[in-house]
Amino acid sequence: MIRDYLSKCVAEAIAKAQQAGELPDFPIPTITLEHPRQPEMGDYATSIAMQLARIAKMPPPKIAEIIAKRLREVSLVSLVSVVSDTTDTPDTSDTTDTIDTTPSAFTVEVVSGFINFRLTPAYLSRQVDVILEQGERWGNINLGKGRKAQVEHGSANPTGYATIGTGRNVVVGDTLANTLEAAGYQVHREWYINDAGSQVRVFGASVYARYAQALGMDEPLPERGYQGEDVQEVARIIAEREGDKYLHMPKDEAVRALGRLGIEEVMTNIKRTLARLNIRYDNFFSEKSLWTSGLGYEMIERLRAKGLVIEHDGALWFSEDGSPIRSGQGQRRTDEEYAADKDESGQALPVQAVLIRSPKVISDPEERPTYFASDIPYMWHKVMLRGFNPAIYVWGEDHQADVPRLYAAARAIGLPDGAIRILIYRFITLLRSGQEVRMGKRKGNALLIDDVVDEIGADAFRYIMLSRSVDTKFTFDLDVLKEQNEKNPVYYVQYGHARICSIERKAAEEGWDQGSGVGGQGSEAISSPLTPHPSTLTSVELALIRKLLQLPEVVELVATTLQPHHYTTYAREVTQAFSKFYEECRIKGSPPDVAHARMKLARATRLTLAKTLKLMGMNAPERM
RNA sequence: GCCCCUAUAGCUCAAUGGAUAGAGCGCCGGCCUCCGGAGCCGUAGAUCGCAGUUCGAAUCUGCGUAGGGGCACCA
Repeated sequence: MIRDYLSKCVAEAIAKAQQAGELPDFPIPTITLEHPRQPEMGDYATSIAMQLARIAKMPPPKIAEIIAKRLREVSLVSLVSVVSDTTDTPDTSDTTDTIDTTPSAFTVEVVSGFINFRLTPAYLSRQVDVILEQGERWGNINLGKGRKAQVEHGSANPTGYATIGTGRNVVVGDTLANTLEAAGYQVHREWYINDAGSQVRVFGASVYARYAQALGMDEPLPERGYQGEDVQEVARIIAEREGDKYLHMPKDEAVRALGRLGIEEVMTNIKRTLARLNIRYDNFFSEKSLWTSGLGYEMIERLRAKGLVIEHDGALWFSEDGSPIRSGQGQRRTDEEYAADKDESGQALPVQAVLIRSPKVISDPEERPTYFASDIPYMWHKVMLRGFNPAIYVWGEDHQADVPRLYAAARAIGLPDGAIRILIYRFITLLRSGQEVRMGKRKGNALLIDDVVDEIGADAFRYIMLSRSVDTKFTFDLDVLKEQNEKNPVYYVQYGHARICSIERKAAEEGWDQGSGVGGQGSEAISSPLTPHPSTLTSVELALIRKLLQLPEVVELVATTLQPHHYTTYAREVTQAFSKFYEECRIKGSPPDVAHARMKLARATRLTLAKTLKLMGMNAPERM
């Protein structure tokens, strides 16, 4: 990336200036480059001179001048390795600040303490060919250097079909997985099946009741059972397939067996739903297996050996610093009771211990102790046994309280720092007819992903789920979305892609672009240079190229911040830049060399849009 | 009581501590003899409040205000 290259150049320039005694000795900080808001300030800028003013005891403009001067030597030496050969004359202006960095990829300018870099038209025009050469690899970076990363997402309780609540989880998780792949990681996608615990037992009993009902028996749904139609459907499917054999065995055994079968059926349905959203997994990990394999008990012993396990009333607790639990802890309390939770001096007591195992919550030794207890062997399994680093968790905000516990447990069992990374996303609010849709899986009134995808389509669904920062709780109005179907920004981007495809088809049919290979597989196009001299490129064309070149930066941004909404912003910006190009720069009817160059730019745009859409898990249609 | 998240234009949302805070929708006004008008151009319109840190704050800190979530022997 040119940005990283510039950053390195600045660091080298500072080092050289220090060697020459022009700047005092100090450790060189990380040089960050930004895109100035004002295009007249160039393509990249660094405020490093301002940051160094204090430590160097010099005024920022002076520091900037020194760096800029040394930058010339640095870039003269190493630009050749980054930029392919060129004989283009650099774009120089007459200001005394401007430094000619022949062979020039950029010019440097010092403005009130900022060091501004401007990519030259020559460099920009060459990049179109670079994009075309990279093809589908365009946008990929090597942040991961082949390391193994995991994204665990979805992971809803297998007690019903996939609801809209899970929708944001899977779309964000899948997009992050796509991103890490593009960023050079070996990515593993996993769904964690909570197939142990009391909800699963309730689910099994619910399936049993519905199964018996489907076979004409008068079996009531258990107290607090799952009332949804999905459970009825699952029970019906099982009854049709398996007959009534589960009515002829002890009920306990039947409930257990039907629970297992029910989970299988539910997961089959969920997988089908996810396939509609273009989401696949490498593995579905069973929570229960952590306990049947014995790993869970090993972990508890590991913690116990460190003195971090406390026994109290026959239950086991994890306490990060070994401090004892207090009376009342582990019970649901009111606001007032929390407020009253103070020590002798009136200081509020932190909640320190987390329940691992209790005879009250579980009587069956084959089942897992508590939800939190499973998390400990699970992260060990991810990081230490399977070597994922980072292991990323995509969790809804209802799990936020577990975040510090999980990190504490990770430290306690000795996972490397930063090996697990937890992303918390906010829940969305749904409106239908102006009313908030309240959702509960157990009550069966949850809106299913399938229903919404039926209404608005998979691409729009993914786009909406990705369009906001995961920290933002947003409102998803189904009626508006349906009404404004064609105004959804997703169609703007896809339309842009389809329009470029159309141009390419037409160009091939009508022969506007002789010899460029447009419409064919185009290997000649790659080898043929962008004929017009860079100075003939219009500002609109240059702006489009600049925007295209940001794709690797956006991939890096998403990979490091785990915030996939940046893609939607970027996709719109690229489309917008292309639309302006399309309005102002005619291809058909232009002189052959200009038409040729513009066709290449259009195709580079298509590659960029297609890649961005692919990263978002969306289709890039050739026709709409 | 404590913890986490949020507060930006009429609405929904952007903005790696930088220079003049951007889009979409909505409003108002323009643009096709021409490669796809699901488009383009233009007008109007905003950082919740008060302090602080910094050369520089929507962004960081503190105190408020408002909303959401959590602090279960539920998952």
